[in-house]
Amino acid sequence: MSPETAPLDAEQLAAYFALMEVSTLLQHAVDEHLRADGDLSNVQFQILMRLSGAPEGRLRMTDLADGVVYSRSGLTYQAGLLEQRGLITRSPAPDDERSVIVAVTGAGRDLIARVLPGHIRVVRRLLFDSLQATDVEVLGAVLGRVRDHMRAAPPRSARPRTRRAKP
Amino acid sequence: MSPETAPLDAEQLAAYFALMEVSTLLQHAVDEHLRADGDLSNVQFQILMRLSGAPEGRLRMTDLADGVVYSRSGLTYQAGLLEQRGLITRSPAPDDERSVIVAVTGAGRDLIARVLPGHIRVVRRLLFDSLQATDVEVLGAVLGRVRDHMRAAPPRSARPRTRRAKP
DNA sequence: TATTGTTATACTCTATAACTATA
DNA sequence: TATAGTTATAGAGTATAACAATA
Repeated sequence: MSPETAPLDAEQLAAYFALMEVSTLLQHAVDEHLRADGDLSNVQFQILMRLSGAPEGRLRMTDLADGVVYSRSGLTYQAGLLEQRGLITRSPAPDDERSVIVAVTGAGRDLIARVLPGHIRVVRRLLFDSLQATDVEVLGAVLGRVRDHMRAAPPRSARPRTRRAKP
Repeated sequence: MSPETAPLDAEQLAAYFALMEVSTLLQHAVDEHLRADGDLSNVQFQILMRLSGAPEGRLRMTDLADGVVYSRSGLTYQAGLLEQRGLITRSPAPDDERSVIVAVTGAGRDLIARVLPGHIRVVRRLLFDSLQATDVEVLGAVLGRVRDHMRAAPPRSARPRTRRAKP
């Protein structure tokens, strides 16, 4: 058995399981709140948040897709929903006619403002109520390192260029 | 602004974002591997793993559902898929005719054995390669505390009784 | 040719409610 | 009545591939 595939030791397993369980439960609770309080999916919330934080509240579709991980078509779908509700607008980019600029509207910002307090309440109750300041620091530092490492890693083992065609 | 909804401080935000980002990327990578290597969804993998760890490889549907969070019907769906592939069996419980006992088959254990090394490789590469032993310990301890706190918390603010009907 | 984005489509998953049966 | 599980069904979300337009 190569060291790469040797079983994880007890500490590692505990950390792995705890991480997955905590994030799953937290995600679930957050999703539920966003849906109930603002009729938003998590992705939609993330899109609005990213736009809110961007200069002038605007980003290209591609930049959004890079951040939100999902496929282009998935982003188009979600953006379509947000646009229908008047929470964002889409318009062609002036400098590159292929690109589309997405912008938050006032209504979008209002919705975020309305939803954010409850969102924070959920996160605080589930994640931070059981942690001391030093725990939070350590958690952020360790997970920050992991994240940086993940992002630096090659973007997944080179996705298959094309799906093998069925002739 | 009540202290409950006061914005999260910088340390908290960093920890929260890092947690969600790390878990999302890890989950994504794991899902991809499980699908490619064993044609398993994450839920299916979890079901098989739980059964593998249970005495005699058997559990009731309800016990499985409690662990895997999802709704009863969702579990029935996933169990149906696993049963079709011969990875589990379902049979009525002898002591309580209402219950169904789910059991891993040999094929199920074989599949787990085949998939696990790659699973470990993914987790190790993404999560543990950037961490020292002490980091792992701390991470497990802190997140373990959070998990225990989450589980102790009241089961979400009383679910809405019925969906408002559209007449 | 490569990039940006949309559309069409098919599929997976999840949840709700209604239902059966057993306790 | 309450519990265990299934089924029917409907909806949300995602991905793939084909497509159009621009660089």
